[in-house]
Amino acid sequence: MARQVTGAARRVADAAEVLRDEKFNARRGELAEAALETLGELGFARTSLREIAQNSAFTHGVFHYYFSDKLDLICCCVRHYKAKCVTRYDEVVATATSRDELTEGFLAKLAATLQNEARMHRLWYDLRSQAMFEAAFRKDVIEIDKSLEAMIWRIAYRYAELGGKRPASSPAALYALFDGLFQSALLKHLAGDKTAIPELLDEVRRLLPTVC
Amino acid sequence: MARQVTGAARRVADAAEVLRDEKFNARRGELAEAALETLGELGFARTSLREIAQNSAFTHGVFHYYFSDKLDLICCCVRHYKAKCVTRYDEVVATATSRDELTEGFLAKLAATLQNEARMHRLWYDLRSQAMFEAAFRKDVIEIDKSLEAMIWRIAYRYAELGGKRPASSPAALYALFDGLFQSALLKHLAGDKTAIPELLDEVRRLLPTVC
DNA sequence: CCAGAAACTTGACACTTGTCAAGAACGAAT
DNA sequence: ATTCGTTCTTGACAAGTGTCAAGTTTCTGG
Repeated sequence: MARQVTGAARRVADAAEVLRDEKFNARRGELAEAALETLGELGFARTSLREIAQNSAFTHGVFHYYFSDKLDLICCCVRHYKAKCVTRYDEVVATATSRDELTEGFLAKLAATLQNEARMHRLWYDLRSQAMFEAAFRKDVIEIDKSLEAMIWRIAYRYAELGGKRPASSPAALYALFDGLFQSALLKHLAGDKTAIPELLDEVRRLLPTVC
Repeated sequence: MARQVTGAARRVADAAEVLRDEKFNARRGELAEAALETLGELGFARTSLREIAQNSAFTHGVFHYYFSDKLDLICCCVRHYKAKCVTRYDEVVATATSRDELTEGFLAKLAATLQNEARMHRLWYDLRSQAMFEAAFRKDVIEIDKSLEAMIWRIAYRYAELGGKRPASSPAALYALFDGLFQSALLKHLAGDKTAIPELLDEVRRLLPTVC
């Protein structure tokens, strides 16, 4: 009997702990979200914890309550960013019923992303570069890169499928191509080049039929 | 006569000034070179002027004598980097007499670059990302990007030419493709992935005939 | 209601940062 | 040899950094 009570008490305690953990992680998520704002604005090199705190509803101490140090916070930010990013085009892929439809849906999302989420994407490129210096970032960054490659592959594969074909290149080459084009367009766009977005769209429109 | 003397004196003074300027710029170059060492080691975010000075034969004050501020120094570094980088494959392009020769020469240089100059190249990616945040870098970075695109185009054009063809893609797309592949391989290589270099070579070897 | 744990704030610490100014060392022209 | 401008060193400054510990508030189980 004592054992049963102990078992029940243990279960209750465990449940409570799980609940606390969830709350803890939820808060970590909120803090990461807030941090991403400032990181996207200033970049990794210029972002301090106090600046993050000031641009948020939190005080700088909280961040040390929830994260062991600055790297821990930024790793969490990277992971948080990933979740948002990796499924961006999935709806287009799922609903498009023709090559044209897929093309236009993809291009529209591409343009909207470049237009509205430039800050978050320059941060991604920043952090990916940081990973070349800071080993702590590498695991997460490489994993995100893989996810993005898979995302591009899903688009290309579906595009090819709708034309009764198979993609003509490897996932790695396709991702390199689109990522490279996007990165270059982003830089030009941020530099105030109004032609950056339409030129990217043209290029992608021309490219899609040749690679898939 | 007074005019002639004045003219001569002016010429002498001008020559002296040119000389001083050259000496000044030479020193700037040396300092930029030294700074590149530390920047390549630590990345933009973690590099301070004192650190640069400590890893060089100079004291930290000199840098403020030759550069108006930190950004000025790093801009100079970027320009200095460019000069080295942009002609890397030109000899191969100039001497290759067949597609195979060009391919092998290109791949060999590619592998050597990835192996021996990883630090300088991660710095390039770092600074290109910084340009997305810091307007002061943009002009130089975009210009280097253009030069690199042209460099890739020269290779592709020659490769096509040796096969009696024309490149099948735009310069922008070709550069995006190779740059993206290189960037990804660099990250994997730095993460200790021994397969990164051979896989890049395989991919490029496969790709060249399809894009040119 | 109350004790104790969790969540958060505040202020301080040791240290690093970019910048600058005062002056020392050096070189060249007189 | 002296003077003057260039080049470089040194030390200081204020501002900003990550980190942490002590204290306050808030929540919660008994």
